[in-house]
Amino acid sequence: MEKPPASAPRPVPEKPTVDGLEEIWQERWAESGVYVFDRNATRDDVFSIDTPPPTVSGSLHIGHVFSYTQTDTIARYQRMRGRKVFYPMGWDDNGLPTERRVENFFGVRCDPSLPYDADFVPPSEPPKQKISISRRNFVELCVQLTEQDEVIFKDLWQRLGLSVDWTLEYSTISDHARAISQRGFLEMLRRGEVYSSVAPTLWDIDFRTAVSQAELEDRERPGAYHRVRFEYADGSGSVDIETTRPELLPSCVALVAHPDDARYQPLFGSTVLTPLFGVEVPVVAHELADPDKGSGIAMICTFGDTTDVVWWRELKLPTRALIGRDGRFLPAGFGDDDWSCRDAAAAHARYESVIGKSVHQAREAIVTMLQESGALIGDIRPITHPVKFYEKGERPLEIVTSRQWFVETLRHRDALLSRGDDITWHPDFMRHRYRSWVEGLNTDWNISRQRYFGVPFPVWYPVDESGDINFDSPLVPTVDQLPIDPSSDTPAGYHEAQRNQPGGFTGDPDVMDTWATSSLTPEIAGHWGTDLFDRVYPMDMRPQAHEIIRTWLFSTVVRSHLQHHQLPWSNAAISGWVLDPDRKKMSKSAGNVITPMHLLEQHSADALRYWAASGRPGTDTAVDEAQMKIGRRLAIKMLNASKFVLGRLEGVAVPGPDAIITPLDRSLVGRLSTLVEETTRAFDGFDYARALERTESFFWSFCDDYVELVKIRAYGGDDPAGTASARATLALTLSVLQRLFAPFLPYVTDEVWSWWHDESIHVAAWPTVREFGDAGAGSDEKIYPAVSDVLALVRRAKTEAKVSQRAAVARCEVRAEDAFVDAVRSASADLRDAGSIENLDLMSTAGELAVDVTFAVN
RNA sequence: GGGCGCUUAGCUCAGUUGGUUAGAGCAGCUGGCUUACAACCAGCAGGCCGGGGGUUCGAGUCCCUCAGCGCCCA
Repeated sequence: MEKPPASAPRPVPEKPTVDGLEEIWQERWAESGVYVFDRNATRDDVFSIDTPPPTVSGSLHIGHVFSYTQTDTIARYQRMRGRKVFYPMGWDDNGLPTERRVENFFGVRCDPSLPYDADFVPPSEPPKQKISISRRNFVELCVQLTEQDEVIFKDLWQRLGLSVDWTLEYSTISDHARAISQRGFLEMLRRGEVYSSVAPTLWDIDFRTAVSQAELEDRERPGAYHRVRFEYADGSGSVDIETTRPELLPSCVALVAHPDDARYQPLFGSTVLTPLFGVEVPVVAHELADPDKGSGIAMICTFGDTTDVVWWRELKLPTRALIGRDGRFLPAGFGDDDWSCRDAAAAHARYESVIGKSVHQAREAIVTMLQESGALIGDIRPITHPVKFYEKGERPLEIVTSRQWFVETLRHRDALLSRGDDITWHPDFMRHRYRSWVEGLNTDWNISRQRYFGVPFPVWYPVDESGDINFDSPLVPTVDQLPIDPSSDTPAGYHEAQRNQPGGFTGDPDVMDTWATSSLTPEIAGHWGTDLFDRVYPMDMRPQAHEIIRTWLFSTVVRSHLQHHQLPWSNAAISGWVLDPDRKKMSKSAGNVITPMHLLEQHSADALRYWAASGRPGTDTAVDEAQMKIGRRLAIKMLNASKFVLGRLEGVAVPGPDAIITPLDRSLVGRLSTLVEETTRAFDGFDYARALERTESFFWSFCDDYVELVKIRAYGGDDPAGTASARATLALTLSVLQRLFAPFLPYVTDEVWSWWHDESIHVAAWPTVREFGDAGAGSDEKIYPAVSDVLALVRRAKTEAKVSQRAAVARCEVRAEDAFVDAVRSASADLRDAGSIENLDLMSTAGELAVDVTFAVN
């Protein structure tokens, strides 16, 4: 409970200004440590936030201001409610975005086969031809560049006034984070929740790495249906299939149609011959075959798309992989075991010209051969269809077979759906995003990436005497050895000289998917394995954007479910997007990305925060400088209103709520109680925008009407009790409004609070109706709006008469219903003062409110 | 193809269990240097709440349907 200050306020500045507040208060907050987490707090007293660690190797984006401000308002509210707020900040730098930035910034390329060069210094200007450097040199440059970029981001966050505890700063590539990430992996390995296998893998042929289902996106691309004729193996007829990928004909393993499709039911169980290559393949049935697509019967290849993989797995079909990691065709095994062929020599002869060709070139070659052989039926039909791309890639993904580590997710689908149901989503409809993603999962989570700047898999493999690698019995370090790098560290019981030697060992060459580490942000920030973790986990809040529900949110739920058998947090607060002023999505390619610094400088942090906090939870919001100007105006208004109220209290003892006795004052306090309850409820439901909107609305009314009504009375006069009541109401209301605004406008509110308090407003108690005493209880809340209505009509009369608002009114006649008249009568002296009314006549009538104003004759 | 959201004043948006005459800010217009604030204040004007149908004494709000926009999943 906030106590009224014992002493009168100190003198307020003659000409208060919002300029310069940011430097002053940033410094004071840092000195006093107001945002530092209390490490002795127990879980019940804590409000913990799983802050999104941004990737700093990109440029600053106005979206950063938007969503992080929204989270900060919640953090500040909870802190004022007395919770010990755990609000860390991290940087998520590992992964492809940083690699690409380093390649371009320094003009280098990673070549893992090169030895480390301790003396390497990148050229001052990036050379045209990229320099190849070792993996360790490359990683060093990644660390160097991200450390520079972190400074820029940290500067933005501090300028914006985020109430982050900077002593908790972390980076997902640090030794600490790598150790946590590797421990998480090893524990999953021990429990059998990760496995490595040679499996069909989504593969980007440019980045030369595997990608996971979560990193896919469909893009509409032109394609074409090719109608291809397959002869029955027994020579009794033929069937035509349609395919958009004729180049995969040599890797065809079966034809498939829907089990209910009467056209093809007679064929199920029989075999047909692939054209050109004479490979005998079965005709099979599966529900995923779409009778309305093409001719209703399709060829299954190794692997044209993810559906091929499902068919391959569920129907136990052979593997005939022909596309290599570089996207070019490999030699085929016609005539080998499991690849039976009528005339292997002829098949090889035909295929000879395809080897080494790109997908595009191979398609042209195969189509030409099909045309010549007469197996291509009719015209090629152009279509537009969705094609799977890596979200950061430029060419369609291929599916190649390679060894990868997978986290089991499919087996836990039902449990993961149930976890999603248990999250409190803000806004609630975001739960559908999670559910539809989990329901659509069709592969386990591939966490291997054939890249460089990431957390290495903490495993080695024994190499047997014949040089074969035993992937089934990985060699693992102990937890206290972490983090390790298997490419330079040696497993227990081996010597470095045995690396890659028969009878020796070899390190896993890959790094983990970024999400495999960032899915552990609660563990990294909370220092899993120490007492701190038990004080903050499971966390209260995960703020994030909706486009990473399927990656960051989902993967965090997976890890927490497997590791801790619970949700990582109880609330997921999903922010919307920032759109450009024309309500278009911002993107680098569209060139409409807006950076925040110049806006901060022009409008102030409080102003940008006001704009950001005006965006409802989960709602896409346009960059709107007009809204920022309003925020700045609001901050200035807060300075001036505070100056006025505190000026009335200068040199006098500030009366407590017991002094609030006049009906108008009690009416205002009654409405203030409602405001406090409303904003508290809104914040408890994570609806900061509603809290702001209600508070702002009350504040403007308070300034325009209430302050004007009691101005004269507050100056003092022949009614000491009335004066004390006005002063007490002004003090109480100002105190409450300053605190209600504090989460949104941290700079200006701490400034005005400091005019009459010693402690920062950000550790002051959030207002409750208890501190009002009896002042608002049982009051007639209708008095204040009734008097305001009459005042507005008096003002209108003055405006219409084109006289000054200060002009004296000789007579004002108010006609209204009994209750209204009674309400106005209870504040008639204030109304006369505010309207400069000499004679106020109040008359009861049955009709609507009417106010007649007669001006004094000069 | 399945799902989610949005559509309210010229613009940006509120409108929380259905309840007086649908609100705010900006822009516009008119007035006012009013001892907190001219980076301000006072006032005015501006809306068949996307279309249609239904439930109800009563619908911006609930149900159905259609349209447009955006997004998610496949």
